[in-house]
Amino acid sequence: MADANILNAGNTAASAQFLREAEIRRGIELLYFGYTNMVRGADGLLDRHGLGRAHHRALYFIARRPAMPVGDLLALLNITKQSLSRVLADLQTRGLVIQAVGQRDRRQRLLELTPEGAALEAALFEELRTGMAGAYAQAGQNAVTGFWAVLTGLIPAADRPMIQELQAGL
Amino acid sequence: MADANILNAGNTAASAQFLREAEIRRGIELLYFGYTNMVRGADGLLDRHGLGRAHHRALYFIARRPAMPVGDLLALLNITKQSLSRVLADLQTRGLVIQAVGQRDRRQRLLELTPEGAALEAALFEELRTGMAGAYAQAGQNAVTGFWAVLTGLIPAADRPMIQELQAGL
DNA sequence: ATATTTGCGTCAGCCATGTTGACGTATTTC
DNA sequence: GAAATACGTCAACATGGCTGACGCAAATAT
Repeated sequence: MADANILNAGNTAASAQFLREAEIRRGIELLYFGYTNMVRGADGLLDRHGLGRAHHRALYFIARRPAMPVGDLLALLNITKQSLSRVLADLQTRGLVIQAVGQRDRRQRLLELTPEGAALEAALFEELRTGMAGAYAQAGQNAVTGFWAVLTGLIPAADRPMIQELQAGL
Repeated sequence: MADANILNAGNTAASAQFLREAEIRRGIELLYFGYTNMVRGADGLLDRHGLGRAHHRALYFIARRPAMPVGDLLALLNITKQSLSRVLADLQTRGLVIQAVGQRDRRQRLLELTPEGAALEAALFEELRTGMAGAYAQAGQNAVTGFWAVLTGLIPAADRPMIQELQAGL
């Protein structure tokens, strides 16, 4: 009896630990596959335009926050300015993005999409929208709320305001 | 009155559409930032071992499914064998991974972690576990279920069995 | 039994996108 | 007027994808 209790206690703890790890791994894997499938959704269209995923990310955020200064985009993307500059140069050469001198601070360069850039971004968004809307519909509104909650928890608290500002008022 | 109703109907539809797009964009952004923050969690440890993210992915899946044939890993990672071969060569050179000839099919090469490989994978997992466990705890079990549901919906139905098999019995 | 297909490896080269380091210039702030 | 800031640029390099071509051993089909 005592022995059985000891064994049970051990098994229960081990089992709980085991479940925890399985649940964590499940989250890691679904996050990996979910993310890669989402971004893959736009690859065909990007290819047809001779652009890559880095271009897509820049277009996306410029569409999301028009008149965003270069420094803000750098902070969002978390890459070096040298990496971003190649991408922005491509986008400007192709007439998808333009820069304006900031009024408040004339050192800033505010990024904007041209009409062509906006049209392309809309088409790229549509590719992502389809998949995401399907997943939302399948999972239900309650699941969507949980989806957001867990993902928000994965983001360092220090970065959350930046992302919330991105989503503010939209 | 009739005019007001017409306007309301229009506004309601536009508003619903607007909300839908905002919700989709929110999901896209949280998925992007959540994913990148998760993977970034292991970068320090990887750096100290002179490995990259591609090595991490391979180690992860080999740990998850010991004795996995090369072809299965290729299907999971969705990259070319040439890309994978560089990564596997590195891992074998460093004594983290070994290959065994398949018994059922002797053309297959079954991938296994060495004890050193398993130890490194465990340490890498621990880096991810911290963040994921924190997010789960903050969001709650119900949210976790929704998180899984939405992510599953993002994965093409054809790929889901492969991923479920990965998680089966664990 | 031979022909074909499959699983895997490899050589060679290219592309996209990230990095570091150094330096320049206009503008703002102290 | 000096220092800090926002941005741009040149150069070199690393990582991790890709295509194409070829080879071999083992399994499978005819």
